[in-house]
Amino acid sequence: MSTTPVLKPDLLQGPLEVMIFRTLERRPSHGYAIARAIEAASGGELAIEEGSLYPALHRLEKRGDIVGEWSQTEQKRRAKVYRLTPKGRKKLIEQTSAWQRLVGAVSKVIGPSGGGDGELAGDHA
Amino acid sequence: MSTTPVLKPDLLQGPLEVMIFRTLERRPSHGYAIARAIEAASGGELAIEEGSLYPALHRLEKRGDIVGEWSQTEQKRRAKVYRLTPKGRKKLIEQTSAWQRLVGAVSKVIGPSGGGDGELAGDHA
DNA sequence: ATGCTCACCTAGATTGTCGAGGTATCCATG
DNA sequence: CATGGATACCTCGACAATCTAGGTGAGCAT
Repeated sequence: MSTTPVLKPDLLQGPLEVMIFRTLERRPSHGYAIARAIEAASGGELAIEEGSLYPALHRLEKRGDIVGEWSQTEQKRRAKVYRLTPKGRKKLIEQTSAWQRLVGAVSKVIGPSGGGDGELAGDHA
Repeated sequence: MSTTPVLKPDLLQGPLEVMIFRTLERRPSHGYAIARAIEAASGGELAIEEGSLYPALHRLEKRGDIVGEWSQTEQKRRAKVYRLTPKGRKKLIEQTSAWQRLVGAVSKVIGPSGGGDGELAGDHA
């Protein structure tokens, strides 16, 4: 473990996937609901574009990280409900940690003076 | 409230630029030195690829955020030393805050504790 | 029936990273 | 002197992911 030297998967393969994973971990949902959930959870700071969301969903499904099933909403509209597969659950953990590592690394570079959170131990370099 | 509605610049236009800005704010440097500085500042967690760095530098120079001047290193090798312009300084501030806003928003979505545990009970929307 | 929200989808343009290759200089080593 | 490593720059082509901007259609209220 901890063989991981550097982190550099495109310098980010997008936090969108992590947020989708996390949202689906809480509860299986259809695309539209995922978008609203993320927007709400972020306190209205994030806007999820459908043109990014649906391709991402299809991508993840093709990879086997999530599975979708056609179903119906309470309002009787058809909707494709996605849920996490075991594989996706693993990805959630991996990508969450990758994201946090990235954030930590970037924070070190742009300096502790930013933001006001995250930096716990005084860094010594 | 603040007019700032949502944040959605590609959901990330790359922290690379911010890190370059921040590095140059500390001291004007040439490309190679910037890469090493970022790698060092991140504690060796980030690897800056030249294929990303140089295009980024040219991009930023063309935008007027930085200016480069051919010069010489102590070891007598030619090097193009870049420094921040006033415009770039402004961008540094803007992008730093955008990055931190994004990080904050994503954190809210994936949860404060990140990956590993989850609180399932007790919450009902 | 008109229009709004829900709920899905895609194509095309754009952007940015990465991998891999190339040039050239300085210096230490053999 | 030749070789090779580190410094220092550059560019091209492939690839991935987003956004814009369109489109379909069903349910519900007016």
